[in-house]
Amino acid sequence: MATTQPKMKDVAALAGVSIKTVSRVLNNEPHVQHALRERVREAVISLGYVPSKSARSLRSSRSYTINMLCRSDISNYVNAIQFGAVIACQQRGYQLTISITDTIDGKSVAEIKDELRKLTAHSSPDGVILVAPFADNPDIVQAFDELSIPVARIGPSSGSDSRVHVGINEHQASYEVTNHLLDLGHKHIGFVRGLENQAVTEERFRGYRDALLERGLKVNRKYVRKGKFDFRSGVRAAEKLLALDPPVTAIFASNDDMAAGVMMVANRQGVNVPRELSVVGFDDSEIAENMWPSLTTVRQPLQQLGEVSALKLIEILGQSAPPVLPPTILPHEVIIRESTAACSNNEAG
Amino acid sequence: MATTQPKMKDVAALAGVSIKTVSRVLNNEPHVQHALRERVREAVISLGYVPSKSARSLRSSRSYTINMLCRSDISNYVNAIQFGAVIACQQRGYQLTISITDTIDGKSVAEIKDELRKLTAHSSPDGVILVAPFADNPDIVQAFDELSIPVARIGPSSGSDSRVHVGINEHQASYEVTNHLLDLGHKHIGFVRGLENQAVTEERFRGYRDALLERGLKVNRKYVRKGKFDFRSGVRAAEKLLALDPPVTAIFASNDDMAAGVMMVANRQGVNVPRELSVVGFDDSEIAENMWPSLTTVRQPLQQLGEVSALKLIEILGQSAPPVLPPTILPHEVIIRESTAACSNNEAG
DNA sequence: AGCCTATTTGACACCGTTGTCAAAATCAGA
DNA sequence: TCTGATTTTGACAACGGTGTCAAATAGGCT
Repeated sequence: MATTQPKMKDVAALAGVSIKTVSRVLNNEPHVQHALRERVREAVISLGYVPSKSARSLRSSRSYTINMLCRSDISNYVNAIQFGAVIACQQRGYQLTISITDTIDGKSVAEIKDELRKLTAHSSPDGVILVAPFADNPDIVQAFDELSIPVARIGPSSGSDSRVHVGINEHQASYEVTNHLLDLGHKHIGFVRGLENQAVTEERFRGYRDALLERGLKVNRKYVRKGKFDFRSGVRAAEKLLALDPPVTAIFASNDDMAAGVMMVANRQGVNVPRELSVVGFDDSEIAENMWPSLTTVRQPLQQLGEVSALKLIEILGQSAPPVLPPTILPHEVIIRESTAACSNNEAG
Repeated sequence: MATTQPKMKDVAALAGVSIKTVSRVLNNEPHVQHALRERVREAVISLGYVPSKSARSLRSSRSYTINMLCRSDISNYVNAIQFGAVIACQQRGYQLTISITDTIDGKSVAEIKDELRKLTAHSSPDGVILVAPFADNPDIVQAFDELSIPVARIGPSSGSDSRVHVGINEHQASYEVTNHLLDLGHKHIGFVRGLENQAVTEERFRGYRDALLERGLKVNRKYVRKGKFDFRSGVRAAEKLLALDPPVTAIFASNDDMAAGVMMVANRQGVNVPRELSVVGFDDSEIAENMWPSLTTVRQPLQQLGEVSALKLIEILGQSAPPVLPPTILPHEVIIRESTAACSNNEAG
């Protein structure tokens, strides 16, 4: 029962070769004859051998670990991505570790470097996955670059070019869901922006604006409210937007949490959704389907974003000089549910 | 710039001692004079030395890694716990890795052992944190025991005794929130159960039942519906409960997601919450505050549960023969929001 | 001071892999 | 068959710490 774990030495003995040959086979290195290769593989399986992670990383100075850097405000968004990343890592023999920090904003690159070094000291990751709001911070990307740790960013493209970059076409998605509202006859469409330090905020707004302009509609500044991506700011924005004259007949909140806030205000004020007010969100987080009425929104393939970013990262980690891969854009989807309907208020507008 | 990371040798040289002494200081071992200890500490700081994880684990066969085993259906519940665990690990120089599996149910202990060995092969954790539904599965606990990996369980106590066990008093919490409804004058209180393979399901039901019995009320079998802890099953349960005659005046769903489903049905059927129907949930997940009307529920200190379980686990990992610690029960809190009000239907009942 | 014991310190082997490099085996061409 | 180039294989050091054990030092007693 308490048989000690087999080592490479044991595999070598069973296959009748040197441990170096076993090592070659396990790492898919060339210069091993086919027959030997097979013999080694059989020995590995029959012993149930698993290489020692620590020995391997000690010698090769690779930890087979990827770190995901998060803020303490865990959200559905981050969790779904994390989930995908874990799956990918599990497949490839990597492990994903999570680090949490809230003390990075506004520091210099040198300070950030120092902080990151401490944070990642214990996992000493081979690569790092950044999500919002870190993915938008060029200083962080630069800091990791100076630490020569390859970075995968998830989110819209920004100035900084990380080795791996995965996202959706935020502008196009926003443009499409705005067109959905326009197609329903809405002309007075309110918009709730997200946090101003994140690139998605502007991207989504631009999609909204461009859709309006294309139909010859102007962007009414009163219809655009600031928000913080949370329920509460959705509530505040909705209170303002529903008090306008002429009233908006639709509200596009740049994420689902804020849309939930909008919906709450509508329900409380007795404004019927979707008969009197159409509401759309963005993200298709769990709450979208679980609110009443259910929310029309844009689905990002969050899990896939995490999966792809981890896979690409692992791919380049294998190379001696990690290249900068071209960005990967994954498909989004407009999910139409109960919260949108034809505009009943048929004034000429 | 590209100065290589300092090693223990460098610290030793700077402090004018042997590397073994440095090792002793870093591991808080006895038998080092105070003056030397200080000199070494200074050298460590001035060089910014961080010990190599892999070298350390190779020699000491400890990975300083804790693994959290999850199912693929990520929930707020698990995420909040994970968050707490990460914080604790970060503090203590451990790292948390996540493993995901859905293929454990219904297997034999031997098969589970094999599966777990593969899952944890890459992180080779020193300890494991189990949450629902794994925490309730004695076979899994036994499997880890046979692999001699200490386990921390989060959730209600069950037959299996893991080394660490952290939870809240589910029965008491459920009893209290039921009493809140009873105090408001409700006599016809519906109950929505959770998944039947989880211990919390019965615990929460018992709290409901005991509160009713204590007031001389019977548990009406028609008032108790099965559920699956998800929105949809809350919807189905509410549809049945609201169609009863005499109607229930309150519904206690065993978690917030199901309560959200109940609320949705009430809203759709034009049943005013809380005037005509009081609703309570359990967990105080994010959705509780973000639904309309906001939900009265029971708050579990989820983050703290994760934190405490990780800390206790790390504590016993340091010992040569990990003991079985007594269970830790953390305080819960009934959070009263807008979804509950005095029963208006003042029939004799 | 001299002896014995307890404490502090360091030399060295070792953990299980991978990198280096040389030896052995194979192959091609004369 | 022999020589030189190429491929395959293995011996051995090295990665950076910790465990073991012996040496050095300090302390207590006669």
